[in-house]
Amino acid sequence: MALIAATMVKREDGDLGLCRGFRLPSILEGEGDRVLRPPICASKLANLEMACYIFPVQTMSHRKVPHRISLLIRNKTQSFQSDSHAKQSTLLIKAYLDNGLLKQARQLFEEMPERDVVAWTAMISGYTAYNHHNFAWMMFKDMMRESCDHPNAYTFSSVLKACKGMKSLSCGAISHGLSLKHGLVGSSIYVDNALLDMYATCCISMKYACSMFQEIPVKNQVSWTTLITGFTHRDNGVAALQVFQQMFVEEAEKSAYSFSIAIRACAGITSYTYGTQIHASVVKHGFGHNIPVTNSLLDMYCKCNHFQEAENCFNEMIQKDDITWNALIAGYQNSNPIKSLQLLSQMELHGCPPNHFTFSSIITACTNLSVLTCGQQIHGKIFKIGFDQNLPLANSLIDMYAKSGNIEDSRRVFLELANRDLVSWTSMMIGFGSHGYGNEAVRLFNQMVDSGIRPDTIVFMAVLTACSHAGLVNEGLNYFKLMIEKYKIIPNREIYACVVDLLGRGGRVDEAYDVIQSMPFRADESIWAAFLGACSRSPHGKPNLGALEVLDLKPRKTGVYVLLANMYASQGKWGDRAEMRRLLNESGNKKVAGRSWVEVHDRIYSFVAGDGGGSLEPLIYQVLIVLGLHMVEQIQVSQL
DNA sequence: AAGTGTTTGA
Repeated sequence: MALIAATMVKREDGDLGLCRGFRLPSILEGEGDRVLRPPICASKLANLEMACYIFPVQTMSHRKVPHRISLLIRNKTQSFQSDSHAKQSTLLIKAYLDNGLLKQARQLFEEMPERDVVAWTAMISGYTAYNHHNFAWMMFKDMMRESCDHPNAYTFSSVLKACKGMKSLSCGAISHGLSLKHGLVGSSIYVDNALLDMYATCCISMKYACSMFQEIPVKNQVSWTTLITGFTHRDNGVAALQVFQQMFVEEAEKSAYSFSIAIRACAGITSYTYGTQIHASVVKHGFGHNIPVTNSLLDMYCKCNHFQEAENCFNEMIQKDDITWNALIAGYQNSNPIKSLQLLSQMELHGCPPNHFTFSSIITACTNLSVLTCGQQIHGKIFKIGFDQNLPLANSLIDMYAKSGNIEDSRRVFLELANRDLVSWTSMMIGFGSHGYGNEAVRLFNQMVDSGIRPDTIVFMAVLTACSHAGLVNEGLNYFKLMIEKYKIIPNREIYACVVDLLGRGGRVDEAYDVIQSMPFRADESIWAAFLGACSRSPHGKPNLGALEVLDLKPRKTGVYVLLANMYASQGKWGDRAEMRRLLNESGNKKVAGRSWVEVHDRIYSFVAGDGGGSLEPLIYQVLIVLGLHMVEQIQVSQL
């Protein structure tokens, strides 16, 4: 294949220009623009002085649609002529892949008369780099079928990364077998580490990962970090820290990576004690100004509720990145949502653009703040930046609007979503449920199943709660059955609590009691609280069931005593009521009074039952009277 | 000719 090369130079404006030789035929110009302009960014060009176009002569015809324009970025020190044709093509493939041009890379690859391991491996790792793990695996399968060339350590480390990406243990095990066959296990640390990582990611337990780790003849920093990461991501912080400790015992060299993940493990188990110890070690090892390390320290202090130390970390950091800001914003989202909002504006003032992580925390902060106008402003901002189709964000907006009492806007966000995931549906169902729209929630559940999404435990909790609040007892029971029989989901405590609540509120107290007795585990105080709560709210009586059982548990929830006290009071059993009050005082806990609040103009008015809401009191009672009149009217209309 | 592992949310 004859090739024509034209030399390209970097123009003053940073773009590429045609230097000498010939103009591109007009038919190629469009293609040239498309292929060349987007992938070449100024940073890529900074250390490249020269680039070459190569394209087959036959495509020079003006009439024929060009087959391809290939872009070759070369370092000027490299000699162009000395490379073989296969090497040139592989280089081109690399250049395409580096610039995200997967289709062009694939086409060039398909057209290569002979493909060597390097070309195959480049394709596999290219697909993996862009998260097309399935394509990477298909490439590998094709390679094993077609190629007489042997896969090497590079190939297997890429393939195993694809298996990790697919979370496929079977593919991983096949790759393990093949890499053993090619003698690469125990001889290449890259393959060994990739295998370790694959088993740590794809298996339910860490058993295989641990034995893989044992078999690595000479472990390096990566091996240790990968093992610790496996435990940490599995929420086994204790085991992760044991491995980290073992690194000290064996005097293995520590890296910033191993410190970051170990600190994350501390955060996961909220161990301030280990966290501070590791902090000291971080400083000793000279990682005190490493950004990921200090970011995870900052996060750890937040998760351990040591905000002063988190602030210290933050202030002492010489360099901050978006994660630094996000970690602190996320840290304050529950305990001090106003602080989160203040940090957001500071973040922007420092020229650090917020991303979807930031907004996710900020929406939670707004939800906690229950100030609808704040949430609306943030929503506007999200829309302006174009994050409104970001699923996690949209899902938290659905939740925020619902919790702020604005179910219409909650629904609007839901409807405007082009794609919905399980969380979107669940959030919407919970929103409908809490607003008393049980039928809407049920309808949504059916729509969700029709759209091909498989419900999980939390979805069923949402449906059961919605049914319970809307008095749809039989529907709820049907869903409980559906969950067990069709979806083979084993009900947990929360689900049983929902069913008990459903039956109790519906006045079917005996059935609720039977459910509690037939549960595969002993009822805890939460289940009894659900039972007593539901029964006391129902006018159907018989609430004495379960009272003695729950007292046996010596519950720590103050609500349980309050429920029982109110129950006895309603029956005129004043002696028993006094006993409950005594137990409540004895427990030393105080029941926190439920608070209501309302946003009027730019002020929040908060009040508990009986205190009247301060300056708003006359207004609240006026609204209440009007609402009462509306209700009476509605009842009269429905009785007509 | 080509490399591995870390930090922020739900």
